[in-house]
Amino acid sequence: MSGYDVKCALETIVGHFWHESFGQIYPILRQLVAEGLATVDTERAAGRPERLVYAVTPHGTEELNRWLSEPVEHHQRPRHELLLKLFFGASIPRDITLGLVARRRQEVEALLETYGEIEAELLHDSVADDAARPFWLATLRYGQLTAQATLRWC
Amino acid sequence: MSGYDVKCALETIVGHFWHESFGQIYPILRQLVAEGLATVDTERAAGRPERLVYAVTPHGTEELNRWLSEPVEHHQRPRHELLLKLFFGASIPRDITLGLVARRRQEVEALLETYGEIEAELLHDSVADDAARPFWLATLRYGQLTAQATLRWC
DNA sequence: CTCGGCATGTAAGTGGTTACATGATTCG
DNA sequence: CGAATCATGTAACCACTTACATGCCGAG
Repeated sequence: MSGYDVKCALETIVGHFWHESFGQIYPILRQLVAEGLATVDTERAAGRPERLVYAVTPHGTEELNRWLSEPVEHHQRPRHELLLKLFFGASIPRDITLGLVARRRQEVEALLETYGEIEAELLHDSVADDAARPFWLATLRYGQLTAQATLRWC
Repeated sequence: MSGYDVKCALETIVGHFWHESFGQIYPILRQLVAEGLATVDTERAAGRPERLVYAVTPHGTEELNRWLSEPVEHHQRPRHELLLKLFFGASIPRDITLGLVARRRQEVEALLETYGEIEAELLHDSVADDAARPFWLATLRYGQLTAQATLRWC
């Protein structure tokens, strides 16, 4: 993939649980090549800009699988703004606090809807290879369950 | 409170949904004074270190309440390492992926237990003033519901 | 001819952590 | 005596975002 492709893939496929900016992607791709974890190839096609297409090396695959097997370390430090505001809910008018929660409810309802669309795609299409599909569905299920819990909480 | 007190309060009371380091707290307290949102007072008690005790001004309270009323803007950019690893679960041995999930289950089970203890404290003690208690319980309930959802997902 | 998509990159800045420096006191 | 707690602060560093610079192409 090119760096641009990586960004698109990130946004469309794993966008609900991961993100990365160009400022991160481009320097890191270069670094991966320097470390022998990937190779680059310049692609020139008529009628489109030049692309730097990266491919993972065997060593890169090895390192990736090693990382995938490692226990999850970097738990995101908690910063839940809505809960913080709610914690001090006693000092502002009731209807404003209720408004904050109502807004969140709307957001999560919309989220659940898009999750439904993603589910339909995953189930009916032959998008992913069959080996990966159950895992993709598992990440989706996580989103659905926690979103439903948030909804009940609202 | 002193900066030290703020850190302790953060950790013990809202630690499950917010954090702040000393490197943030001390400079910001000073800044608050410069902006007229707080005042400082040096407290010297025999047999203990000098403390800088901060107090919020009327203007500070006003600003706080304004912020509390504002809609939540800064959603944490998603970075869910477990889901990302699971997404690529097809490329590593099954038992390793299952181990990652089992580990998460244990963590969340422990979390639910501590939530239970916090609930008991909130219900039986006269810890908080009565006006704040329902809001504190609401933040707790959020943690409990999403933790239970995560558990079911595991 | 402009806008949006494709494509790469960097520089400046931000937001935050970590580690360290300092020092008093209390408790085992 | 050493360790833990109370207490304040800073400097170095890191991870990351934002905004910008550049340019090509096709569609409207």
